[in-house]
This record gives sequence, C-alpha cells and structure tokens, in this order.
Amino acid sequence: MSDMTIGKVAEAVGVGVETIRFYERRGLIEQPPRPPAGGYRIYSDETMRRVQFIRRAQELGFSLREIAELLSLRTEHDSDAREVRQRATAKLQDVERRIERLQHIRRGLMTLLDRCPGEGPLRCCSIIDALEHDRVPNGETTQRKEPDMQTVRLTIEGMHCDGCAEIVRHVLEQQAGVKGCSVSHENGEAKVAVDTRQTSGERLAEAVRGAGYSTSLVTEAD
Amino acid sequence: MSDMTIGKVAEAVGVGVETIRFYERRGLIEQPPRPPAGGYRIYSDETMRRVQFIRRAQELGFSLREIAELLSLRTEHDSDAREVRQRATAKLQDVERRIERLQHIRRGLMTLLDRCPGEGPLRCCSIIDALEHDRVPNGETTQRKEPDMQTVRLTIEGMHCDGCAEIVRHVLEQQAGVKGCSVSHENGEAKVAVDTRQTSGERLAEAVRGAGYSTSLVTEAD
DNA sequence: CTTGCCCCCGTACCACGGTACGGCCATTAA
DNA sequence: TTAATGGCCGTACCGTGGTACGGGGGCAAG
Repeated sequence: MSDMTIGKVAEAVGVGVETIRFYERRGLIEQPPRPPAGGYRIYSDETMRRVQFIRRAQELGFSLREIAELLSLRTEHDSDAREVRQRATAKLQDVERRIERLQHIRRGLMTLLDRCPGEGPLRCCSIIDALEHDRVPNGETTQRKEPDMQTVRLTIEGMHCDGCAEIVRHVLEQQAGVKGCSVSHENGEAKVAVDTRQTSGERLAEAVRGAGYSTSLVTEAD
Repeated sequence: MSDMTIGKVAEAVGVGVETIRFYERRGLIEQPPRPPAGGYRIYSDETMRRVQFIRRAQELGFSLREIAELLSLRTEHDSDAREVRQRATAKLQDVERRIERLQHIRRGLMTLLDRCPGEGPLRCCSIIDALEHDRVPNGETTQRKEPDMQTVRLTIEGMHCDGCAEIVRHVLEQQAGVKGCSVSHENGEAKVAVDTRQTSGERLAEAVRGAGYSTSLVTEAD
C-alpha cells in the first residue's frame, strides 16, 4: 500500500493529480520524500489518509483554509477537543445561515411564480414587472391573483385510523400552495386542491413521506 | 431626475461607481450617451431602473449571466411570459437543490457534534476521528462503538390510534442514535432508548413534531 | 482662472478551488 | 536499449462579482 506515486494516490482517493499538487502548494499536505536527485514524489498511506481527511471535511462544508487549521490543530499537542468542537459548531451556524438565506430566496421566487400568469406577452409578465418596480417579495407570502388550481391525488399507505388521516391532512395543509384537502383513511388516499404555481405533486408526496407514510402520486388521464 | 453622472446613479441605487462600470463592461447596461469629445457619461432614469432591476434579480439568486438573459428577453419582441416563468422555475429548483445539499451538510455536522464529547485530549475527539476514518455521517445513521444509552420520555398529543403510535415509533426509529422505542397511544407517550452521543431528546421531539404531532420532553429526576 | 472634486480608461487584483498546458525528465516494460 | 508512460515544474487560466489603483482629463464654483 505504501510507496505510491502521485497518480496512484490521486486515483485511490478519486481526485486529480493536479489537485494533490495544489494541496501541497497550499500547505495542506507536507512535502513527500523523494530521491535526492529530484525524482518522483513517494507517498505513504499517511498522505493518502490526509487527502481523504481533506475531502471529507470539504463535504462537511469546511473551506481549505479551515481545513488547514483543523490539520494544524491536530499536530499542536496542547490542543483539545473543545477547539475542534467549537469550529464545527461555528460551521454548523454558518451552514444554517446559508440555508436561511436560500430559503428566503426560495420564498421570494415561489411568491413570484405564484402571481405569474405564466403566459401572454412580456409586458404582462408579473415577474419582469416585479423586478422593474421593486415589487420583489421579501420572503413573506402574499396573496396571488389568479391561482392555477388543480386537484392532485395521492395514494397513501400506512394510515391506520382517522387520526392518521387528520395528521396527513395537517401536514399537507402546511405545504405552500395547498388550498384545501381531504384525506380518507378508508380509501387510503388524499385529494389535494393545489395551486400548481406554488408546489408540485411530487413535493406533496415528499411531505407525506416525511411524516412517515408511504405514498405515490396518482396520475390520471382526466 | 434625468441627466445624472455615474456617481449620482451609484449613490441612488446604493452600489459603487466601479460596479456600474463593471455592469457596462459586462453588457448588462448599454453605453450611455455622452459628449462626442469623450466627457462624462450621462445617465437617465432608465439606466438607473436597469441597475435596480439587476440588483433585485440578484437578490432572487440570479447570476449576472442569467440576468443578462432576462434583460435581453425583455427587448426581444417575440418573447412571452412563459420564457421568463420557465427561468424562474428553473432557478427555484436550483435553489432547492442547494438547500438540499446544505441540509445534508447540516445533518452531518449535527450528528458529529452530537457524538462529540466536547472536551478532553484531541486523540479522543470524535470529530477528528470521523474525518480521519471515514466515519463522517452522510446524513444517514452509522454504527457507534460504545453507546451511551439513556431513556428519554416524550409526551405526545394527537395520536388517535395505535397506527399513529406505530408511525411515531417509525419516525423515532429513523432517527440517529435511537436503539429502540415503544410508543403508547393510550398513555400518549413514547419511551425511547437512545444513545446520547448521537442525538438528543430535543432532536427527537423535533422529529415527532415534524410528523405532525405536538410533543414535549419529560425531564425526570430519575 | 484656478482649485478641487469627480470621472475617464486600462489594468491588475481579491477569494475560491481547482484545471490546463508545455517542455523536460524519471521510470519501467519490452 | 529504447520507447512509452507518467511525473516534474512554473505559469496561466477558469468563473464569480466585483474592488483598487494610477495617471490623466472634464467640469463647476469661487
């Protein structure tokens, strides 16, 4: 396993060769030993693990700068777990802020789509209009003009009583764009009156699944 | 209102002067008229509105490239609102994917923080350990070594039958760190055997609420 | 008419995480 | 021994959304 060239390491970890050299330039991995005459880099498992460490930390949202700090923490002997935990907490908060921001954007877009007639000449496009005249919604929901109502049917498995049905109804009604719904425990299905500008059947199904039931969309040639 | 210099426009819209020149280079705003001898740019309200359009679209998550397309749509006379709507929908989906991704990261960090002792020497730090040995949670549950078991009790309102109880049990069992649980519809409560390194009572309560029930943690001096 | 402020332009630079290229050299299998 | 991989190095480039700088010129008030 030890004594690999850069290409082997790259392949093993699933990154490009250039990427590993890039990490080396950045000081994320130490200079590997190599023949005095200046031949190939010789990598050990240790380096490979280090690259994997970096990739995993990236998946948790840490930047390369932050990863470098984590790595140097690891070699400072006077550091303890509190420090690491604190960084992870800070990162969590950071991630949560970014989620908030995106959700704000999402609400704005949904409101805009909700109001949008969806066809006709551009001068009637409410989205363009909103952008032109500062009527961009701020993430608050607003009243739409002409909702595009449709009925969506879901078959639902796992409802054992009317109470379950109640809960499913409640979950569905929480969803954006749901104007009303009836859920039947006997028939194992839900009928949802929905504004298709704001949500989709798939999204509703997802919500129901999130509540612990299995469900699928009924697509009918109506 | 008309006939402003670049500085006035910048101040009015709340961006830097350089930014406006930058938009011009990018083709987002057209070349403003100016004296033939090459004097100052003379801006009209129109340009100012255009810059505001750009800023608002940015707040909705559109990139400058996408905004340029929106703007050119606006001047093409054969385009209609469908096109705009489609772009907004695509952007909404894009935003939702980004939210998903961040939530995945968030779950990973939360699981990691949950297991973390939060103090002690670094070699005991479960976060570093996870990064070193590919034990980074993927938003999925993983196996731990020495669970720190405890029993958590929740009172739950809104369960109407044993089926509800089943569902709550199912939801709880999906949670990281839950080793087993019993849920009673009659007593309106759940007892959960939990590894406190992986989750917390509060988190469990949150999960139950997500399924449509109201619940609270029973804190007992046991 | 001069002083001072604002604007002109081109170019370079920032963070971020890499990717690409070209000329040359080390290694290794045939 | 020779040819084919593959690694070496430095440098430049990608996209994103700007920001900074410096030498020169326009414009208006005093």
